[in-house]
Amino acid sequence: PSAEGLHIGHTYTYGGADTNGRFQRMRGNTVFEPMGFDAFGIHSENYALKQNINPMQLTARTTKRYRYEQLGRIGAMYDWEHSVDTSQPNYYKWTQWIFVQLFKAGLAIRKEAAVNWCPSCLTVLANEQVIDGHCERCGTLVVQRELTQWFFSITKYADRLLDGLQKLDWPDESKTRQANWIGRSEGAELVFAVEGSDERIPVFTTRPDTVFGATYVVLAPEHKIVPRLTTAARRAEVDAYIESARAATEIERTDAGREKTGEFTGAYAINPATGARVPIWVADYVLVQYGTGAIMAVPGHDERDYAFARKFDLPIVEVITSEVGIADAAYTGPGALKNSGQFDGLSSDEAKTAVTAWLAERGTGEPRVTYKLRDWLISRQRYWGPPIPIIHCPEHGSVPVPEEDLPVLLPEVADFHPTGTGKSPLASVESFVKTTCPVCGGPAERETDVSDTFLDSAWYFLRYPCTEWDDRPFDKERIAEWLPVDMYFGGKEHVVMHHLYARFITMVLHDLGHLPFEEPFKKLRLHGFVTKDGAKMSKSRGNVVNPDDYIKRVGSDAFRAYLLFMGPFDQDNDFSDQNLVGVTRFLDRVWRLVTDPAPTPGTGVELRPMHRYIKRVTDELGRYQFHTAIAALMEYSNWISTHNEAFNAEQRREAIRTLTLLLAPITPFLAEELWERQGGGYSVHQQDWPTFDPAQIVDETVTLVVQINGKLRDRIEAPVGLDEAAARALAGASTKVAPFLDGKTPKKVIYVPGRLLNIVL
RNA sequence: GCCGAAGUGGUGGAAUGGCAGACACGACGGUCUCAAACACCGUUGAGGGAGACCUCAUGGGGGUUCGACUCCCCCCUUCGGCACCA
Repeated sequence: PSAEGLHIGHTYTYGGADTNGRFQRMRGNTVFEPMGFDAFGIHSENYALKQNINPMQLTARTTKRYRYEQLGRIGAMYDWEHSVDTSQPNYYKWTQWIFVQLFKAGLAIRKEAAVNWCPSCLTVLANEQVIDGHCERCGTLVVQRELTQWFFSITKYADRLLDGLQKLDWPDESKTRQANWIGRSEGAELVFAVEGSDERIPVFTTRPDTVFGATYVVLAPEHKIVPRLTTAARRAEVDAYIESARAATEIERTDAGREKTGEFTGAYAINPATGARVPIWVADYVLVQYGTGAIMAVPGHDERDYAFARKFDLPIVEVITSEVGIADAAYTGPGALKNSGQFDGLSSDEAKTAVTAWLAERGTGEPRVTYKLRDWLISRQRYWGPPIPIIHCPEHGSVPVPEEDLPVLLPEVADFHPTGTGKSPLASVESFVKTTCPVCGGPAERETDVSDTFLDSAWYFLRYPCTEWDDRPFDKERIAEWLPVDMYFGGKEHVVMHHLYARFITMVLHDLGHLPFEEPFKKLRLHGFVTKDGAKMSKSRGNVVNPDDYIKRVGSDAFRAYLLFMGPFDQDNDFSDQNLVGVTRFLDRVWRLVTDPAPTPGTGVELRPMHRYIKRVTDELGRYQFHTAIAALMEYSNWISTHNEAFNAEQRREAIRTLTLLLAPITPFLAEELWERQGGGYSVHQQDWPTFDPAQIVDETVTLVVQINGKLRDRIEAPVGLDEAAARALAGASTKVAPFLDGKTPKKVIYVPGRLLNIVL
């Protein structure tokens, strides 16, 4: 509830999901379709700040409006008995419980790290929540800060999260994006000893085969070892450089096109392969969070190192053979090794293993895998979230709140504004902060940060079927019956946030023995965005379309159906109400067809087409192609109109009954009304989905397409089961085809029975 | 730079190697009406032809195939994602 109300994107998504739910139910599946409110978090809180109303009051108001004035009208079959609101104590009690489980398992840890800070939301953010260098919520440029924060060790699950993708029925797009985000890289960690000291600098590389070409070492400016290495003569320059790097934004620092900067520390390291003395530099093109925060620079075979070496006049050695050489640019491709001692002549691929093994024997290297994925920064210096259930004791350190004391209630505060001091508004609530240590009973203080909203939403699917229990987060039997989720309709924006976090939390709970499965969503389909004039809808653009007006004007069925008719569900669709009239006309025609006095029965018609339409609608709904399902329904209703007077009474009844049933998932209200008027009783949504007779699908005649040299020349109605000779005879007799044949002998004839005859001359 | 999706009439889109443009919108013509709206009927990719019909046409260029919107290669454009990730 982060806005005044829902927009048409919600109507679109929920309409599609509900159409699928109703369709599945009519096909005999037991369907659970829940809806709830992700009410905690920055999104709601920022809205409350803008309205200057305490989020507690505002959330109560908005959720009421969403539920009764909006969601209640779109005709979705939500089970409101099993709704959740993440900001209610009976929900966040269990969010806190999950935090405690992770803490006990050593997966929730407090550590100092370079983290993302949003200067507008005045809180830290997880890496996933920084979009193109900007805050996911407010769009402000994010800055880096060294802070002590709570993290979930999602990186420990990197391989599982990656490997698990293979088994999932998810769109390739989302699997690829998650895989790229996890960013597994295989290589080696090599050790460069520091000259004249016991210090050792481990570096990560994916190219251990090029170690003989490593002519200098570069440390990230934040690397802990830098102050210890820097010589007195270089200290002023290096300190100034570190200071300027710290002041720069992530965007500035990670712009690959920018000219390289750096400073020499005055210290030297020893190349473990050559034994050569190589200078140690600091430069911000090396990132402290990735690998070891240090690299061996191989300017001959890495573009960044090449640019750096050229600028600062550092030696460049060629160790991989290539046709192009390294006179003008680094050569980054494969080749044979040169200038590499006993490895000369070996291919770079073979050398990767061989060189690593050789260095490993000497204790200066080992194979290593690293990831782009970073640990999930979970704490927020904000008010509107579940307090992190930890107590800080001077004796016992960070102690989890005992489970029987959960929830740690979020206190009501006079001022909920973020402070900007690096502490949550809760820090100023003395009655909240002051407590006793659960271990020793001595005076202690509560953690005052709240947890990330994405933790609230990382487990709600476990709670939905179990809302009647207050003494457990989820019930084992109920869970086993309903989960994992069979079908998840999600937005693309969730792929490397919510979907990733939900998988992680599910895996952890599985490993701790709480869940019988480790993947939460068996089947996932991404829906597109509804745009307006080609742009994402937003208040600032002033292009937000409110569904309420349309629902008032044409009814929720027509509006829902229209949104689905706009285009493929998984693609972005631009909203314009120009075509809305097409769907309302269609539904008006259906209405008249059913409610107008029946015409005098005719002598009867061939009912086979009805079976074909049933099949088409079923198939299209089965693959979530709602727009083509509606097109098929339009054709079907047109077919009924055309034959309305020819039907005998029984046929007409059957045709109309089928139409009503096929419409039920798409226009639930209308179908119910029409069903009642046919004497169907309550409810159309509890009827069986119409079945088609396969025998009726098979055609009695086919349209034989006749081509000459692949060009269409004639279409001939022909009986089914025609053999090639008969087909050729038929084609030869055609006045359109005969002139082309003109006594010539075909070089080749392709006959696809029942479809096509292609004569190649 | 890397990864992904897409490019088809005036418009939204359909067609998963076999009839390109289903279904709609819009436009044009007509019926109904004093008139309008609604509704209904017809036409509607482009070019040629009196006409039956013919030719061209799915971002551009090549290829595979009897046959390509569909598969392969190269290129262009748009949109998303990732990005000094060693």
